[in-house]
Amino acid sequence: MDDENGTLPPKQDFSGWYNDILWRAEIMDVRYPVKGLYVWYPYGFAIRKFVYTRLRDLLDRDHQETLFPLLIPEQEFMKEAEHIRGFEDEVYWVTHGGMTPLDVKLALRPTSETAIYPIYALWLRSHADLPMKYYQIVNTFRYETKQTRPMIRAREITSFMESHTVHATWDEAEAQVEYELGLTKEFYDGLCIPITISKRPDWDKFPGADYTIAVDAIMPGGRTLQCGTVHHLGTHFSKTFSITYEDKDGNQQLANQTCYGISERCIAALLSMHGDDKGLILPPAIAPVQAVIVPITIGKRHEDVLAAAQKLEADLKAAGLRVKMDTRDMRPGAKYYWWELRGVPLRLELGPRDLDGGNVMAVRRTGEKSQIRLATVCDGVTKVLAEITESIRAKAEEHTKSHLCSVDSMDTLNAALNNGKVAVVHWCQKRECGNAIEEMANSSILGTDVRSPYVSSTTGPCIVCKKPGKATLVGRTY
RNA sequence: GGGGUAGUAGGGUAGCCUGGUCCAUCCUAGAGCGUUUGGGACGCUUUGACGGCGGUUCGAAUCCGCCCUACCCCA
Repeated sequence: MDDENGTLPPKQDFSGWYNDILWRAEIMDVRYPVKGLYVWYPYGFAIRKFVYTRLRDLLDRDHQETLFPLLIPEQEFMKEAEHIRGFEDEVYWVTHGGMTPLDVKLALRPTSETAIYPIYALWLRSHADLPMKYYQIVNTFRYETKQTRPMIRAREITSFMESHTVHATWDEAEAQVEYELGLTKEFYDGLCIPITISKRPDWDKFPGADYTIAVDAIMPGGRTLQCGTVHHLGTHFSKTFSITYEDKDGNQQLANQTCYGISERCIAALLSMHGDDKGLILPPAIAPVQAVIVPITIGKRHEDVLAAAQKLEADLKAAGLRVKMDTRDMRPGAKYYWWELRGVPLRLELGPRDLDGGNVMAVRRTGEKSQIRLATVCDGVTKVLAEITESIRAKAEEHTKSHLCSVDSMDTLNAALNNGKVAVVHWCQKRECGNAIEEMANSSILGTDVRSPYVSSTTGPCIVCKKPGKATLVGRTY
């Protein structure tokens, strides 16, 4: 185990670890020759598939999936002034068809409000059509000028789930925001990722929203990663795009809307939250391979062991588990390292000794070794996988809890942030105090109305002006 | 937004300052054959590279310019 075999940088060096693991574990290939665009390897894509299948299943409870075009005509895109200002510097424009300049420039969607809402205006006629709850999972484009990073800050977001709902009243839209926050919480719970939910300050809300509630995960170095947002749009867009309905009394009313997004940042969070110095650690629910079987085929027992391993594989597959038998011509140890790097939660070693004892050696990616009786192996493996999930979850909870702290002065805030923490301070919610906090602590105000089991929503004097303030999350962000 | 540093095989590197001895070094990975296999096997054979475009020069991996890409630091 040395440099000759090519080991990962330690996870303390998170940047190095993240870049390295993406290609070593075959998640993404960063060598595509355009800045900010990346290629999903098949293994990374398989993880993406399992993660997004879960997300689809959650949304399909109450939403319907649709698909809108990638290109947005300039006139539509330019309609909502506040929205444009939020995006104008980072829009890609299609200006030519072949060599012919287009009469109407076409924007590559940075997000799809202006693609979807003109059509919503056509679809919505009466109160009986409400609520409308549709979503799509698409790629979006933003011309990022800052440093790009795979899945975290890309120019093509390949996997953007965006939901757009329409409601009769502001209150119903608010209830939808809460419902979608619930979905988000459930989604991340399924990935064993603890999240904090908070209300973004006004200057950081979605361009054109009444308010924005965001979801952050605390990454290994203590920086936060925004990995979901739910916006109450009020009637901003319905005014612009004439999304109206006829109410029961025959009057035209403006609709209230929400939009809600989760991108492949959820996968960045997944990989970063659970991985360790040896590689990825994937929760069984989304691991493309939940258990790998490594037959130890020595000498004359070769055929016996192989046959038993094949039976083991068939039995586990029949029980609905995603298993793979590794029969490559490599040393067993080399296979162990290979699968550990890729985060496979459980390794089943089957050799002559195990066969004689009627057992299989089960080695968890989280560390523990145990033996499972071959006679009841499906139940045994299922049980162990469930324990692995809980162990992953507990570790992530511990990480998150230990990276949150409360502080009551600018000095202690700085110290906490420098120490890799996300801090809770009291803040009066005034812009100038917010600026002071962000500038003096080189940080971002994540938000107020914090929802986290590890943050209590106290009140107290603003750490800048000492006037009454609310508990506010402050962190350094990606 | 501002500043660094760097791009040589799939990955990592030597060579660059001081142009020629470089059809480019070493490690690793890949392919083939054989012996192996309870935590990264070994031997032999073998494939594969100077980011792109221009310029200087008798001659460019090496010097100059622009572009592209990447990483790090600061706001």
